[in-house]
Amino acid sequence: MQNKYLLIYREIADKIQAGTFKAGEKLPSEHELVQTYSTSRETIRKALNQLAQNGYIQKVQGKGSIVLDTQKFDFPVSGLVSFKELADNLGESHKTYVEKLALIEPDDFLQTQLHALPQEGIWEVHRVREIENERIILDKDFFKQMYVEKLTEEICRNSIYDYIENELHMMISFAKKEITVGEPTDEDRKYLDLEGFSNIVVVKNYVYFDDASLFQYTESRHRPDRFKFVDFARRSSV
Amino acid sequence: MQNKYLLIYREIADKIQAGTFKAGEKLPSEHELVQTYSTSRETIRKALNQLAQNGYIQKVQGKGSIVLDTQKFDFPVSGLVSFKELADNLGESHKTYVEKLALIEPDDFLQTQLHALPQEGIWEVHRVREIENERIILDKDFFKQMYVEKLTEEICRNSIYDYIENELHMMISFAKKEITVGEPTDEDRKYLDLEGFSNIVVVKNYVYFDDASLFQYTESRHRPDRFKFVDFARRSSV
DNA sequence: AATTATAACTTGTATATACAAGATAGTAAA
DNA sequence: TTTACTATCTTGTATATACAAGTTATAATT
Repeated sequence: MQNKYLLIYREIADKIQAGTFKAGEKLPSEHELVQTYSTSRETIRKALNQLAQNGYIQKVQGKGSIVLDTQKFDFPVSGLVSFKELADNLGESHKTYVEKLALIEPDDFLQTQLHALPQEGIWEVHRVREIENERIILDKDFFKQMYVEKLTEEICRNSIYDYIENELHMMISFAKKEITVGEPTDEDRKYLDLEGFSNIVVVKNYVYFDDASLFQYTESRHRPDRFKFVDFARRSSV
Repeated sequence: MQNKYLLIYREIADKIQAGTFKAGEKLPSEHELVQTYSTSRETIRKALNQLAQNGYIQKVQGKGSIVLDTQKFDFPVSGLVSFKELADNLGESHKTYVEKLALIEPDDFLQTQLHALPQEGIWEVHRVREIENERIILDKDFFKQMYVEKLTEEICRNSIYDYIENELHMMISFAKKEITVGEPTDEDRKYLDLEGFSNIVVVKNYVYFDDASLFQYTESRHRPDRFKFVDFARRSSV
């Protein structure tokens, strides 16, 4: 209940998704919004810039803010969303199987990926994601133990992000994502229902904390037919 | 470009990429930057927010702005970049073959995708992208004629974006992107060096102008082994 | 009727001030 | 020594003002 501009952002975003503000129409002008929310123009502008950033509106100088068609965002994978948040959002039935949970010492590959020392403790978690009775995603997560002391199977079966943010009170902030297509490994064939697919989509994730320290490396391996990635991109202004 | 905050953004971004500001170190404080550029704090903050948005720095309240490791961005596909810009950037040898250039009337699929009328003129362009002597990308572009009156093979062989922005002076603003994996069509097999690959990466692009009008629909079909997508994502703040 | 000028909107940029809140180092008290 | 406080850094939020610049409709002129 403190951030004025985030509250306004949320309220307008909700109204757009609810259809109160329809795609193609214009939002009230900044001046009008200033009066509606009895705040300053800069605060309104902060909220509107967030909306533009996230693809809700398009601002046009001299004209106004045009509401974009957000209905097409059928699969909001863009950004940083955990599997649980995503599956909950889609309302699909899903299950998670924890296939591995171990405290290991990193090999060369992990040492470079995680900026870790040879003797440092690393949590390795393998999880299979089942959607509508098909095992279609294999998530291989590596966490530095210095950030997450203790991990249980119970935590892994739910959301590790949830645990970190709500129990450990650390803020996950940003990630670098890399999508490629490769050949399935024996591990993929063992854990996933590949059904003859000869390719696998590999999403590598480097997750950072609020203070820019690298915290997690994840490899998410998807059966190609069930993979979809949606992104909203603005052409860089410079 | 007279924009003070964009100039400051560019200058700091350049210094980060040149290594003047190194990854892990902190930028000068906002107060110091105010004095360096003899401007106001809000202007500095606008520049810093752009840097944060584009993955150059991470701001931490009470501490400062930490420079992130941008060297790892080996393939800056994130955002909205044309094939020509990308290939030039990577310094790889590349060629474009225009396989089709026609003014058509849209079928049902295109009418919905482009919000077009049945009798409306649509430019259809098929281009094959060759990198290092391998035909690995098939781009199928559809433009509304009401925006682009005339297209020539010469223009298509170079960059259509270039033509639109520099000749027609229209600003391309944002795009929605969708990445999936599918089976190759006969067309893919005909035009691309598939070398036995049984999957194809399909990138669908919806490109919008500055004024939020939908301008182009593109389907970019990639041979899976040569496909790579890199993204920088911030966890949404709300 | 067609063109031009003007006034009134709109958003964009730049500046200044005030206070809130997180981080940190040094000092004083236990 | 340890703990607690305080002063002083840092960035975050909110406000006000001024002017620039793009858009649009209306009025005035040709």
